[in-house]
Amino acid sequence: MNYPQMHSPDNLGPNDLMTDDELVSISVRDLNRTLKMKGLTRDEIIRMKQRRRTLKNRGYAASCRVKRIEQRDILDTDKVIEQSDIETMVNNNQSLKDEVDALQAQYDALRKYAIQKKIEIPYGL
Amino acid sequence: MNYPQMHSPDNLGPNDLMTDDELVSISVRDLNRTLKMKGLTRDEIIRMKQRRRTLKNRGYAASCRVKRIEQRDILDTDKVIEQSDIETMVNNNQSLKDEVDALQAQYDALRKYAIQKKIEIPYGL
DNA sequence: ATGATGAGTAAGCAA
DNA sequence: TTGCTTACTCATCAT
Repeated sequence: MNYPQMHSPDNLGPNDLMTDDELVSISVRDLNRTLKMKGLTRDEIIRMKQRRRTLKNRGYAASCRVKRIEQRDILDTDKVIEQSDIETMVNNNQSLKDEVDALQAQYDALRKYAIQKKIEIPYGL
Repeated sequence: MNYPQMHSPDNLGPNDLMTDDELVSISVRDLNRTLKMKGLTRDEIIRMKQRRRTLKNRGYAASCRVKRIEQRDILDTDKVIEQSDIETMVNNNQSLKDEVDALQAQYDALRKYAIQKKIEIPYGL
């Protein structure tokens, strides 16, 4: 176990009974049984329990960091998506404005033609 | 100094020369001068330097946390703003669509009237 | 030397 | 007890 940036945690005490991985995954019931069976002193038992807690904490801290990074990534991704949505809508909006302008121009041309030709258009049209 | 959730850092060693706040803000030059003046042993000097470094690190860690939170807040805020922008544009878009429909209807009505009255409309209008 | 950051430890809260 | 989160310390990297 040797990664870049790894903290080289304190050796939590030599342990002939089980490895860190075992200690952190064993059930409390099984742990107590094993400790009693091997006849550890009260102090050794306390130390073992504490080591277990520390190992667990190490894992919790790691998940906590992973979670934090994931949430940040989600926000980042959402932001990109929303910005793309916004761009799409801006384009959409422009198309619609163009369409309005074109229609308005057609309509105006028609009315202008009517006036020119002195064609009466009923009220409401 | 006693905040909720505070970690109660180790007492970094009694220090009659200066408080933590002083030690962390004094310049290296002044620190060296003071240490020499007070006649500290080499070991004491090393310890003092280390304590200074640790105190500095404590501050760096705090800024790092603040920065992380601020950046998260910015992302959150941006998200809210962008969502409001999107809503605005959705509304805008709907207004334009309505406008297009209204104009189209007016235009159609005009043409229909022309056909009804057998009014010739030049090509291109 | 200084500042920033990742990982580990301990404290304290919540379930 | 377990899991999470915060503050702190230390190692390491960059400046």
